[in-house]
Amino acid sequence: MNNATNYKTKQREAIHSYMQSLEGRHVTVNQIANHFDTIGQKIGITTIYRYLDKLVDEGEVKKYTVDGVTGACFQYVDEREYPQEHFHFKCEKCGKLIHFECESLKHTQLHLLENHGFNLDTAKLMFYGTCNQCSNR
Amino acid sequence: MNNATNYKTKQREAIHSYMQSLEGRHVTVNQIANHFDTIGQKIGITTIYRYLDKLVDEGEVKKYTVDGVTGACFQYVDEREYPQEHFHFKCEKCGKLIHFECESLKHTQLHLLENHGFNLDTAKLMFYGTCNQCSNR
DNA sequence: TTGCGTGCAAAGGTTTTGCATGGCA
DNA sequence: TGCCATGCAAAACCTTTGCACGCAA
Repeated sequence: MNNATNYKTKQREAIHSYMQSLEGRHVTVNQIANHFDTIGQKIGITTIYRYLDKLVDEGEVKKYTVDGVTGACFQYVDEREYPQEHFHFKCEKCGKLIHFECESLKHTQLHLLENHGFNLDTAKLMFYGTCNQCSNR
Repeated sequence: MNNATNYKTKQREAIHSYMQSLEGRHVTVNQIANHFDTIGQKIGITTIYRYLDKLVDEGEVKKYTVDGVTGACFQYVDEREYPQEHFHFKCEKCGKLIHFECESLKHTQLHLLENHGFNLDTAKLMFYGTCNQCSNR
């Protein structure tokens, strides 16, 4: 859907580097803009939106909403660290993104295809809920 | 947080009845307003927002966001009338939203809890992919 | 009659779009 | 030089708020 172009610009490098530096924490577009404002590096909000959308399309960034947070949240996810097919679970309480393997889930995926005719796109699959630690609190 | 008042008005009865009639499907505020517009019954958007918020506070309605849908989604949840959970599948080609029952998926849900410690929030769960009809085209 | 509910209008946010300019390749 | 990227301004939305009026109890 987006162009396949990939120009390297100062803005893109800065945003990309910043997202990586967050180590899994999510941020809103506003927070990103504020960050660069604070360090005296102006990046237009439009640019942030457009580049983030691009990264989401390419699978390098995840986009979702969090209760109580205004605006969409973006989170850098380096899938190269997880070469095997895996699934994502997002804890709604602590915000942590958990990557996990699950054979049972792969069977379910096959089941959906064979019994329901659904060809699943696992890249977009995101489980929401409460993680172990938060449940025990 | 909200007042504990509970006046019975025509608008509230209409919205409540409409939400119930959806049998678990979710709608946006816009869709609700359009529905009542269509049948010639005008209900102010403000009223819809405020009453829905009230129902969410009281636990009778679930509110969440869905990728690709602009605005929040609201879903009536009457556990007595609809004891069985169902899941949502969104076809990325034709855009259709499919509701389906799946015992296998419920086992998977249990598996996630027992083996991974994930307490799944199925209301937010959305499967993306290609539906049967689109696959056969 | 009292006080909550309603809905218009306006405000406050977020996100998108048009377009001229800037900058990478 | 040829495009793509950028960012300002404005538009398009979604959601909330203020306020006067309507209406349930």
